[in-house]
Amino acid sequence: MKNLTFSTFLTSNLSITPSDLDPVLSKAKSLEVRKDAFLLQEGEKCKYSFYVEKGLLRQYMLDTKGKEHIISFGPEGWIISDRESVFFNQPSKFFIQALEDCTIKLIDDSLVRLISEKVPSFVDFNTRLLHNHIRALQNRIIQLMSYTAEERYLEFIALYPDIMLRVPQTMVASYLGIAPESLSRVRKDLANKNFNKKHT
Amino acid sequence: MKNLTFSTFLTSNLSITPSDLDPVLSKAKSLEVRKDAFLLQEGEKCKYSFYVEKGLLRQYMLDTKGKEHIISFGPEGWIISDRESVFFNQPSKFFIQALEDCTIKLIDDSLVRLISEKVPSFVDFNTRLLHNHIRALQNRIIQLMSYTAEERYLEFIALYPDIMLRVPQTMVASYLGIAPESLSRVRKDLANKNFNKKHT
DNA sequence: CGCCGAGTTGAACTGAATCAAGAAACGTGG
DNA sequence: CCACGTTTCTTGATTCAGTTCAACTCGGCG
Repeated sequence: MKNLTFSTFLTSNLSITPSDLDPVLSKAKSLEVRKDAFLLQEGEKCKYSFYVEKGLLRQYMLDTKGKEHIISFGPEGWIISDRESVFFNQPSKFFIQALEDCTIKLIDDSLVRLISEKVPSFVDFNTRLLHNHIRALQNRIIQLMSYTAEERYLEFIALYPDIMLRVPQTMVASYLGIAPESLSRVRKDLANKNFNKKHT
Repeated sequence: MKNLTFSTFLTSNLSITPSDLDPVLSKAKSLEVRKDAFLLQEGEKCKYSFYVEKGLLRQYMLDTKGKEHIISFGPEGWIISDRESVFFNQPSKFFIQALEDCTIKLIDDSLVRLISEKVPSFVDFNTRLLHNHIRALQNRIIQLMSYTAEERYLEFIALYPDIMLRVPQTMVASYLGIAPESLSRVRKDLANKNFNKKHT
């Protein structure tokens, strides 16, 4: 299983060497959590952004009927957070849960300030991360509004190539906004299409 | 019709007086556009955020079948932008169009820098705007994933109380992600429910 | 007056949800 | 290493929310 340390993540995006950065990062809080553990629950205030070094997170919400809707997955190298809750210091609508044993770096304002002192360009990098987040949300909206279940599934595989292999299909269905049975049928149809393509 | 100047917008959110701010804002580019004019078209790079002083904008995209999907409306006091396109300097997937005659302030990096020099807290305010945007996108996703057409319509009225009165119903339907006929039926059902409530 | 776009209504259709049952895969303990 | 129970996945039948297509109404406006 991959392991993308926070240090590698930063040094490959900023012009700083690991040896310069690591003294600062040693002060960053880390977390080892087991599968199924919660990093955030509905109603709590989200205090951190979670950088996933190892493992896999999911962020999801419950609707009024108690149904789960997965907002995003966070495999290695991704940051998961409820930025709304962090920034406005409000109770979160989301759960963030480990789907595998995870190693997580906790990012908060004090860490951001610490890194920024050492590497001024981190301020800009942080803004870039924020815009990446906006881009991801915007794409999600476009897909929900204008794609069929099958198209969304294909986009999903492109975005998260390995997640189908790491989580139960039910969860992918929940991300796509369709019933598990529907995802099963979508996959069956795609398999048939491919078979026909190869044998005509 | 309302008229929320950019100056008022800033002075009521930052601790600065209009007389201190206005010399700086006089350098901000303004735009008067007529109904139906485009401020951005698909494929163009979005160079500005658009602050609506007067009038009404819509941001929408076309899907592969040529169908319009309205991402957001921008009435007085709102900012409309494709931040993805601006920040990453990429061609936009969206159109931004005036639905009424509009007065628009153009916000770009140079203006942000200019204001920030005069009012340092504008940097933070700008970050707040970014997080407001994230919040709006997140709510949109939640609604698309877990709300019925009727629930989305009710949320829409709460968010944009007067827009139903200012645009053709077709556009509201497009924002909600439903067919115009469906919105008509949703409204009919709601009217019936209210009638029954009042007369039992 | 007559036209035209917007909205409504009805009827048939469709993609996906739901409900139900069975098959396959999985891990845990004996 | 197998047996068992649990979870996950598949498949079929039915239902349902919302779409599509078509006809009709209404209000404004040249």
